[in-house]
Amino acid sequence: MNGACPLFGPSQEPRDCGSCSHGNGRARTELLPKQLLHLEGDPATTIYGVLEGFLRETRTLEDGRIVGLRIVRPGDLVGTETLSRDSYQCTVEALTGARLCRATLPELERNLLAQPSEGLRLSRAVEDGASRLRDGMVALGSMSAEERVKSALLQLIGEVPAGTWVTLPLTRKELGELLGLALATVSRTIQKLARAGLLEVRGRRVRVPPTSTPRTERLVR
Amino acid sequence: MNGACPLFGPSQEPRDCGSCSHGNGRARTELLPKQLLHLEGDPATTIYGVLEGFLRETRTLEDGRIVGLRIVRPGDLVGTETLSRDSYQCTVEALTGARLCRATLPELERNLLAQPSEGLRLSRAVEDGASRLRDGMVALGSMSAEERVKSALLQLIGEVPAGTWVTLPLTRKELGELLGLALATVSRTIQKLARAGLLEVRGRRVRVPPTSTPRTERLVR
DNA sequence: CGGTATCTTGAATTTCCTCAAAAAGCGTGG
DNA sequence: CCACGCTTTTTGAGGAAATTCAAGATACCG
Repeated sequence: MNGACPLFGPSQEPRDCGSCSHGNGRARTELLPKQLLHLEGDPATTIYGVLEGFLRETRTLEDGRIVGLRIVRPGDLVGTETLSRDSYQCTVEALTGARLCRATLPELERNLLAQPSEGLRLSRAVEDGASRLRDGMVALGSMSAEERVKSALLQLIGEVPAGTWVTLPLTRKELGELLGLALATVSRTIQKLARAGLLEVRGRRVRVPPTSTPRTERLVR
Repeated sequence: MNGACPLFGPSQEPRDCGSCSHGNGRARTELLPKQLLHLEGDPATTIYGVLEGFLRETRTLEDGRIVGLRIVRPGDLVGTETLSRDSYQCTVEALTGARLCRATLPELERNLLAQPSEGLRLSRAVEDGASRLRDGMVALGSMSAEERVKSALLQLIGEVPAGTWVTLPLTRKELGELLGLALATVSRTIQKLARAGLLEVRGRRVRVPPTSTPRTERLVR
């Protein structure tokens, strides 16, 4: 989960990212849980690659409604608005502690000239972000509350073997913002999945039951 | 609306895109209305830039539900999945007649080595696509049917002066897929906007009333 | 002009939301 | 370790919004 800088490519500790234009020290940013990386509207100066931790990207409407766009995970880029606009379009906030590498536009340009053969890397990483957004749109545009919650939880639980407790990095409210659902609906739906035997829930901790024999009963409210 | 190749940058007719590696002829694709560019799952070989016309990007769920991801307009890129996966993630279909320029991955790489100073152009264009997706997510995630329809229509009507009739390139069904709404809801909502005086509607033709004094009456069902 | 696809509209129903209160979880300081 | 306060979560009841189903109207194409 380390050593690969999403901005400049894989590299060995401790000397690398020489192209980050910071001598042999790298340009890094560390965040504590709940810390903001930037707000929408801030001048867009820096693009970041996530080395460790989880963040989330949101947008806020005039009336205060918050929309979650995606969960940002290790390997992902944030702040890519820097490439084509002068202020950030969305807000990025750490959900857990996080370590990021970073670069400004001039640094990226310099790196590009130094290693043109790596030139598609950045485009590829930006495309990966777009791909995740497409997945989110599919969920929002065509899935029921239950389907959305189920797929989001599965993503968040990830690769962990069944039976392992996982602490979700999101509150129900944040999940709701991400899934386009009200807090109460998220909670209810999670309970419904739990009653159906697909999931065990203890507040923010969650797991797939070890002997995962989903009850055959039909899901009911 | 022409002469600017979203893939390789602005250029003068008729000799340009020399970097398209097709001598001085350019690599172009022309589409008729309703014609498919590619289906999700097809091997991803080619990335396209739209020169003229409108297309739409969709995804289909196993059960046949279709989700509209975005309307693709001149200046936009499609098929960017080519950069980071080996099959297309979404389906692209022409809504109107369309002209595209195109390039394969090796062509992009060749171009990059030839003109490293242009290297951020592609990343920027991919980011523009992501930015549009974020706008779509905000609509799906937090807006009511009325808000979604209103903002979509305004986008589709675009820069045209008030009073000009515009033919929407989408059916109600397609609009619904794009906005995460049922066909009937789209139709009803459009009629509601019309009754409120915000819009005149004649089937697929639409305009902002010439003396656009929106009726002061409250919008009612 | 006829045939087909698209659009409009109604009625009944489902899904999800809002409001609100109670329960549970969590951290802190005594 | 427990009590306290605070945040988060659960749950209920009622209501609003959007869906489904279906019929009829309109527009479009050859």
